[in-house]
Amino acid sequence: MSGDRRNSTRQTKRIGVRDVARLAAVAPITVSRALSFPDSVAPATRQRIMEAVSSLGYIPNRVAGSLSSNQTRLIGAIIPTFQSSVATEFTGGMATVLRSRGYQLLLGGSNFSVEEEESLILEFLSRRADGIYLTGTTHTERASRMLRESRVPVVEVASLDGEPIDMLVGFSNADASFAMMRHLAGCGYRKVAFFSLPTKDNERQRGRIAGYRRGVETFGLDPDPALMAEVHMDLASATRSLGELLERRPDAEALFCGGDLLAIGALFECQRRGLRVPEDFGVAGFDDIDLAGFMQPGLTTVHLPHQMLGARAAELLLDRLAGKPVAGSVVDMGFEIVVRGSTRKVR
Amino acid sequence: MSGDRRNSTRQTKRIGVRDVARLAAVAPITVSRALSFPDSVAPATRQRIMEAVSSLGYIPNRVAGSLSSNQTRLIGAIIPTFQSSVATEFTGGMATVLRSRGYQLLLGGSNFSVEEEESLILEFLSRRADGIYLTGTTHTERASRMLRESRVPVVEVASLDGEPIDMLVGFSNADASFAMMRHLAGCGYRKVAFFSLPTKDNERQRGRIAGYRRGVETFGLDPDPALMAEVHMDLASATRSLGELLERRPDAEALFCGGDLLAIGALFECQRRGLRVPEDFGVAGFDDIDLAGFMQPGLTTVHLPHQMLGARAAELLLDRLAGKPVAGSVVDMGFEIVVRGSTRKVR
DNA sequence: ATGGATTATGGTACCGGTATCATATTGCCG
DNA sequence: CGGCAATATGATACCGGTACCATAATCCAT
Repeated sequence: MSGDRRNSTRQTKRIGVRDVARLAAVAPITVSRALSFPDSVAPATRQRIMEAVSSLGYIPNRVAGSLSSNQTRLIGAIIPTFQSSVATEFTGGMATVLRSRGYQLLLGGSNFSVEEEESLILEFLSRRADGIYLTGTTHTERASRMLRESRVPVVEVASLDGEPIDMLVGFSNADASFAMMRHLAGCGYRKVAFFSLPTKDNERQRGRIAGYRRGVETFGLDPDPALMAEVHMDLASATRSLGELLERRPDAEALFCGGDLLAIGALFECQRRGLRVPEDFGVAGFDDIDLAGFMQPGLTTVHLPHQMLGARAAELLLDRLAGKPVAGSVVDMGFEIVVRGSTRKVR
Repeated sequence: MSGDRRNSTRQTKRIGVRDVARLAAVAPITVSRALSFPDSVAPATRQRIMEAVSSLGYIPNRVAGSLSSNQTRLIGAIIPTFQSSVATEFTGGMATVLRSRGYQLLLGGSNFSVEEEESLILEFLSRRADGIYLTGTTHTERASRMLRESRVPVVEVASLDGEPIDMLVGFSNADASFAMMRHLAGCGYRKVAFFSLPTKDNERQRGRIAGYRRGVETFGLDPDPALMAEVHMDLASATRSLGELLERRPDAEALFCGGDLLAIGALFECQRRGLRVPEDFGVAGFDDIDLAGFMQPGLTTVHLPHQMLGARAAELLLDRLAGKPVAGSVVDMGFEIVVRGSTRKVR
């Protein structure tokens, strides 16, 4: 009556530390140590344990380990969408760094909704993720509070000017956008339109708009609000919106987009309409996705180090977890205006 | 000496079920039930518990819950790369379904290496993921064995003709590729080149090559191996490889690519070289990524329901977990040849 | 009214590791 | 060669939920 098992949910009892310990003739804790901190166990013992491990096919149960050690080695990340190469490149950057340090990635998509984000955050906190990565600084009240109270390290990838919960990695969207406007103005374009992505709960897009407005004002460009539009992030919406813009303002001279995908859609639409780029019409984007450099003509855009942003965010998180208590760090990763064929040469 | 805490790793003791139970004047197990199966608790009790939960800001510890209940509600997914919109769309599809059913996604990238895949699998098994999603049917010996022995539900998204570990969702790469060859032959192209992605440990690409070869043979096309090349999955490699191809075989009439990105790179390169598509040179891709339909001319390609593939895979996994014991299911999601402007009109 | 089924709740042990502290062993130095 | 520090290993309890079975309360049909 001691060897019977009454596992209903469970299949035939799994191999555990105790089994390995018995076979290697050591205490369970020693097995645990041999696997987690090999150096803390004598070489001979370690080898005996390793042999037992492989001969039994022992797969440690990290769930139990996490409960006991109070660390999961899990990082929860929330991206707005899986459709954007920008978001997934961030994620790839993070995943690489995390894995190299023995962490795993718990990933969720918020669909650009702060409410969905909140529920994902709650989920991640429930799973006791060791750190959390968020896109942007806009969150629900409750989400921010829960994060702060949980004392979990958080990195946000966003504009520098937001109010970070904890750490923040990013660049100034407004400055980048303004820099692009300087370029466009320098090209001689006076009637510059702007397509932003949906701005709801998205302070990054709002920053880009602010930069555009500042540019319009600073360089004395056409301030007509009819030159602006909010466009969904897909090629079809972009081409459609360009059509509408050209109906409202057939005299528009250039278009700056708050995302490369929009700019690329616009570029295709220009080709279709026989609009010559950059002579008749200039186009500029934001993000510098792979494709931007391959378009014909190449897309002038704001270059951002996507993968590195993700990697840096992961490093911040892990450094913090490793005990380096850097409170409230803000890291500026900068940006770069990349001029290609879609805007006129500046003389 | 009973109320003192000696938590070193831990911060000031977290709220637990016991705290909530005390406040609601019930047993801990009742709190657990109220949260997991609300209907199994009397309404009045449930409400008292819910009030206690929110007044204490209780966040259940799923790590403990997982250990105890032996289910993590975690699905581990391995994609070859974060750079491919195909892979990330799969993932998005999965993530959506998983979340709607209360599961979370543990994501890793294998960099197209079965060895990295193996280590990721081990990691996921260690974390006791309830199910595992893999890309392809090519894995290391050890990985396959561990998966089988673990008795964890596994879905592979791959060619139908592979040998699945458990469940499989996909379509026949060879048939799809052959169907495209029929189209190309029908267009009158006789010297059709083929660019595949790296074939190492990738039976999907090999299936596509097989379909190409079968097409060449069946339709009596030029079988010169110089028409074939293996190309890395990025635009730069694609354009470079097209240049090399045209040096080897300046008389090539069309190019079929084992991935849209390659085809798009080729399309750009054709524009650059002034090659008229589809008159002088036909181009066809595989996957039908968003961009394909927007190119000028539009890219003829094999359409696949990426998101749905991911969603279907997730559903299979969850259905299995929900107790529907469908052994060794194989789901054919089909494909579709989408003819656009990059290949000649068939008369 | 009464027995048996049904529903609501609780006691207890246990999931499988690891933190913590204790003990045994070895090494080194004067 | 004794004594103390450093190193290697172990005993025990506990992490925070939930499975399992028991018990109490409620209900209904006869």
